[in-house]
Amino acid sequence: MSNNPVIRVAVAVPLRALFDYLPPEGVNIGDLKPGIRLRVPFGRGERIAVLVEVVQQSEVAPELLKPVRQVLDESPLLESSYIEFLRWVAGYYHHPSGEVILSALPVYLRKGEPLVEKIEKAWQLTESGRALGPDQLKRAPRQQQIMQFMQSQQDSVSRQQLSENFDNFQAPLKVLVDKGFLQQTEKTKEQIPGHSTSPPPSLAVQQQQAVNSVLQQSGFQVSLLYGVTGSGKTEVYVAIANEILARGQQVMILVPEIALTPQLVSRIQARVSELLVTLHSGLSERERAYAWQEAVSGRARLVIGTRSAVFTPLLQTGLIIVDEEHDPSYKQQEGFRYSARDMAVALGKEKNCPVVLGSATPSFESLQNAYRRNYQLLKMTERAGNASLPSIELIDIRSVRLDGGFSPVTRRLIAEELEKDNQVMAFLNRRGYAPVLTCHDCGWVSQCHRCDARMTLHAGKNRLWCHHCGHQQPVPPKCPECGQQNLITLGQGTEQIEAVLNRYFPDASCVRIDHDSTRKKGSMHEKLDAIKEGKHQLLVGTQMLAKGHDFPDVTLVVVMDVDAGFYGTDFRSSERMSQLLMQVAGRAGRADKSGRVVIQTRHPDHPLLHLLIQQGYEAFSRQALQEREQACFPPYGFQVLIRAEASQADLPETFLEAAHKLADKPAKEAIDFWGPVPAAMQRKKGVHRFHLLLQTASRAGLHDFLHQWLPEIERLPQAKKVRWSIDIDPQDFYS
DNA sequence: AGCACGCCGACT
DNA sequence: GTCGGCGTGCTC
Repeated sequence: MSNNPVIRVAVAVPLRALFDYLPPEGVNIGDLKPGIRLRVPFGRGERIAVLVEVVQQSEVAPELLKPVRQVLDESPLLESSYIEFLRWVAGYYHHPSGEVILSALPVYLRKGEPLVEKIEKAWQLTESGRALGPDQLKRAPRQQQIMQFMQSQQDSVSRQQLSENFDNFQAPLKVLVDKGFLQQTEKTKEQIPGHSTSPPPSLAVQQQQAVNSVLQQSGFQVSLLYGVTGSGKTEVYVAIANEILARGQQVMILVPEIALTPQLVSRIQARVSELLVTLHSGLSERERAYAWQEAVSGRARLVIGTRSAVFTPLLQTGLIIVDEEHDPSYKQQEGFRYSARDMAVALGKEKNCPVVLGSATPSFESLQNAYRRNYQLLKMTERAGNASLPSIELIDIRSVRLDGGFSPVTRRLIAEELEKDNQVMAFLNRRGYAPVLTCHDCGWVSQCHRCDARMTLHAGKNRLWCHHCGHQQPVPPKCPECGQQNLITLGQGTEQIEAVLNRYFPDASCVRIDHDSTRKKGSMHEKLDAIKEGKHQLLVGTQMLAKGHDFPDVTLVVVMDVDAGFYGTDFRSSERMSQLLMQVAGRAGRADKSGRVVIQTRHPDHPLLHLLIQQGYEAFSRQALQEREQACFPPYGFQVLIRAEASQADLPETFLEAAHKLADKPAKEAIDFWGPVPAAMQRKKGVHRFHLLLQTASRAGLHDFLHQWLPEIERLPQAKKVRWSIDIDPQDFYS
């Protein structure tokens, strides 16, 4: 126990504690403000810490306290109130608060680097470069031109400026640097404000109503913008954002993956005239830090970013928009398993500002909040230009002989559409040629030796490939078990669908869009452009095809296999599949061409599937929510998943059993414990995995229990022998 | 998570 | 005889 004031800091370690330090030599403790970074001795090494608070006395014995080594910032990077918010987040997810607090800083700053002032590579004249006469370098005209340009400039010259004035400047530039006439330097990157040129488009009645409904409210209010594909959600976002910007506040827009939504960014940029930054994984560490600083300082007024951007501590948060709020990528699936959508709502509450969740297929959680009037439901049912939503039909493939995955009816429909010069899209969420290779004689299957899964046959590469651990091997020429040359494939992947379509329709051009066919940078764009230019009549793809891109000339969408997704293992399977179906369907047809979606299924009489198709997503969601309520599944109950894994088969189960036993009696009455049960894929990458699921009707009771239980689990001797983690509000039971 | 200490197998 | 395997203990 120390009676002098000490500094309490957060360090990015997986320990549920903050750490106390003495002020550095010669520094007055009162001058140290929460939110600054410090370099502190930690264990045998050194860590970067964030000052959380100054406390009057420490629980730690004074002789154990060490002084801070270095103060890294003059002014705080995080406000005290924001640090408190992060501590609340850490408590909610039962994740070590040090890691959560540090996660609000970009990696570059987390490493203790100074704030980024200059960001762009640039070149400037050296002394000998300045002295260079105009007639020199006559035998190298390209170099001469560049030198003359450099000498005409006041300041250093960036790559951007060079590329505006010269083609292929790289080689001569390098020579000039080598000759000592130029040297590399850095300059501040010019920030380009949005370039709103055209007047805002006039909004449709429903769009304007949605905008008004959000803006009428003051303070915290969550609005669920439920707008069908093509209803113009982006224009609604922009209109609301512009009003908030005009009020002098900042706007945060979260998107699932920037790589998949470049159009969204450019469309917003074209309609906003204030400084905008993007935060996504394509940036370098320094670029990211720079964008972060612009946002935190308030210079950038609008921030568009992926999941982690939700923890950007904007100076004046006035609006938070979550686009495609149902998208599973908002949930981090490892380490600190937060939901950026849920944290956006929590942040809106903290900042007392409106939150807009937008989707054509909202998550059932959000819909239920809207039905219960916790959220304001804003529906947009009209598509721009009077386009109608495509009709959806089921094709019964029970007792039908499929050829390459297609029923005869499906084939006929495709042929008819091709005759009319329309495009057809075949959708199958399984890449590769076939999900299993098997021996017709002895029954050998292409089992992965590290996972409880079959290796997928990739015909193009002629390899077997496990999609779960990445293991690859050549396709065996004969059965590894019995030696017979009677290996056959079962089922289809997109590669096979492409081959089958080429066989059926040799005169049509077929293009495949999946992870394998678009691996090369830019090839996705090339393919999408070629499709829009009408160079292909047949498109085959996985969910990559379903997200974000419109194909106005596609009039028929074939969903090859809905059953695996719809009747999958976890209670969210049908929600996910219905969202995907709606997204895929939304790709087809536009104003002048109506679209048609056909779904091949072996369960054509399933009531939920019928409801979805005949009455739409909302009716489906209401029915599915009722079923969830009966089972007490989320959003009617709250779940926590404890995962454990180890290479030794029995350890995860033993650990979870011990953890279960630790739970005290009252908790066991209020909380349902399911398990330990083997994970959906019990062995993955050679590691054995078990789950223990907790479910309860009361979130408050659950959190209280966890706060008491988790430290006890941590102390279990078995806990050290397994890798275990806690997942609050788990989304995916498979991974 | 790191990082070091610590006690048992195949190598210069 | 050592280099190094990863078990386990600790971090104000």
